[in-house]
Amino acid sequence: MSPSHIELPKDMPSPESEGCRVTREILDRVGDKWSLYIIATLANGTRRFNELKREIDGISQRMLTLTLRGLERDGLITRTIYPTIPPRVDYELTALGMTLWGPVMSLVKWADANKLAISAARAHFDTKSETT
Amino acid sequence: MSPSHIELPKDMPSPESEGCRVTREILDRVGDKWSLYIIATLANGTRRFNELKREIDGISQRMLTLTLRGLERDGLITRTIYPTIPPRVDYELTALGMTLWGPVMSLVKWADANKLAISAARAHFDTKSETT
DNA sequence: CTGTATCCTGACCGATACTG
DNA sequence: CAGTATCGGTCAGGATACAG
Repeated sequence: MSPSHIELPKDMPSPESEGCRVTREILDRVGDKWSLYIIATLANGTRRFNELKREIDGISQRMLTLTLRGLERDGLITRTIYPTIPPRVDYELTALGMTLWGPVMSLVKWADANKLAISAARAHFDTKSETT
Repeated sequence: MSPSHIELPKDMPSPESEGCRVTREILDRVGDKWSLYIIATLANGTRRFNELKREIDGISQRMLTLTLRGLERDGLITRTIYPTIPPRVDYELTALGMTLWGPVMSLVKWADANKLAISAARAHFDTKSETT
């Protein structure tokens, strides 16, 4: 059962290579602590700053701001300011942001489908290592 | 164009919730600095420790060891020791590890397909912010 | 060859206080 | 309401030296 038939992406030979940088940064974004939760929440519709803060349990104001800025910079969400008093800011997924949700979901589904196998593998590994 | 029809995974309500922990940890693994490169390399076939070190540009011995251990613990790769002199250790993707490659590839392909759009979005964002 | 152990730096990130 | 500024603890991870 050799896996050598699996095709590799042409732009993923080396973490330091220029062609791979953007790909690397995307994965960093998806892999970071909060981006996915923000995207997941916005997938349900437009949210205001404090709505996101309330719905995403445990996120600090600072990290919410920073993560939102990163997502906005990458063109994944839009930030709409209403110059009212008090101010109101709406965050919304862009078309690009919505297309990201598909691939992410396939990964999440994989994780969900295999979490028992992984937990079992970990338990087995940790048991074996009980020779300290 | 409301995205409210997008379906959310049931186990992703909150980063702190118990049911989400494993999913979170999977994403952490995929998102970390080196796991994907190791999986990508092993997708081409079995490799020895130093082969991996050579093929994955920039990885330190320490991080290679640590990442391999993590992947092994999660049941994604196997570690086969040949007690020869000098010692030889082969790393190989498990069946589980190979199934991970599909979802990961869809994410990598998304990143690849959209990297121009993202780079453009960043350039635009950074230009707008030139008011410091 | 395949690791482990130690030190060390910088980044991440939470808490808190302050602003328009 | 929606942020920004600052401080400080924790920790990932690189460099280096050493071991089996």
